[in-house]
Amino acid sequence: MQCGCTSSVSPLSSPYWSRTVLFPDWAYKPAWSPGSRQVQLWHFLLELLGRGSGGAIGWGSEWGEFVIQDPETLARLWGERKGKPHMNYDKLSRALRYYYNKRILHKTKGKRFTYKFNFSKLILVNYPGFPTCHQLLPRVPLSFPPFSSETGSLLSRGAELPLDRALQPMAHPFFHPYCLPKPIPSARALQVHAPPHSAPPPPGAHLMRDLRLPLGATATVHDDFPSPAGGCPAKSTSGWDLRSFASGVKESETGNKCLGRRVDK
DNA sequence: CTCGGAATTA
DNA sequence: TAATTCCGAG
Repeated sequence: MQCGCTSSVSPLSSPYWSRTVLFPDWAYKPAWSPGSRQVQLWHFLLELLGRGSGGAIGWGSEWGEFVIQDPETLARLWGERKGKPHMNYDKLSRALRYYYNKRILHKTKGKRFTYKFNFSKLILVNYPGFPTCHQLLPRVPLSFPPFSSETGSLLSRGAELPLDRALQPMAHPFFHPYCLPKPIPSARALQVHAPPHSAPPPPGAHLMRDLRLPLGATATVHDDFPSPAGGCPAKSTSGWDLRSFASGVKESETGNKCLGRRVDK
């Protein structure tokens, strides 16, 4: 009706809507897809945050910021999930650090155990049908990846289930009250560079605004980041080849090593 | 604590 | 590819 779009096209080869925004490859992997074997750490964290689990982890004061209140417990939980009995915070944090370059996470300097999600990436990943085409998607796309549980029957070798990410609407960390929407960091960034060719503008930009979503999400790669990678892969004329980021981004930013700021303790 | 390199694993 | 493991350096 709304779109008449035969969504039965193909799982991985028909991200029309995705096409409009261009995410990196890794972003598409719904956690349990064939490509990615198991739950990814950030999925796990989001899950815990959404469930408001005990006191192992909780949201911070800023948008997307979270604090690991009990590192050891969190590590234990993560270890259980992954079947790694010897997991500890040291290792877990290493994994977290790998997210820096991938731009999934960010460290809140000066605050112990405090990190911050870079939602400008994740939002689009988890809410693909959200703000994109006003009428392209029916009305399902409001949920997370298969977080349900390891009942994981959802594996389904992913060959047949293109958009099965809609399972159960868990608590949406993104819409939480304590996540104060920032007053538009750099709005101009939204339209700085027009896509190369036939690239549609952020269709849901305004929509997102209404929904208090991270504004930069739609069209900005650099929402809060001071300076991207030392050698920004593709940001010249061809717009964003985020794909390049995902795999190409390596040890880039390394100029910011000014921590060691024990605040308390 | 936090940061990443390096080797290894699934 | 996404960690896991080990570890020296700051």
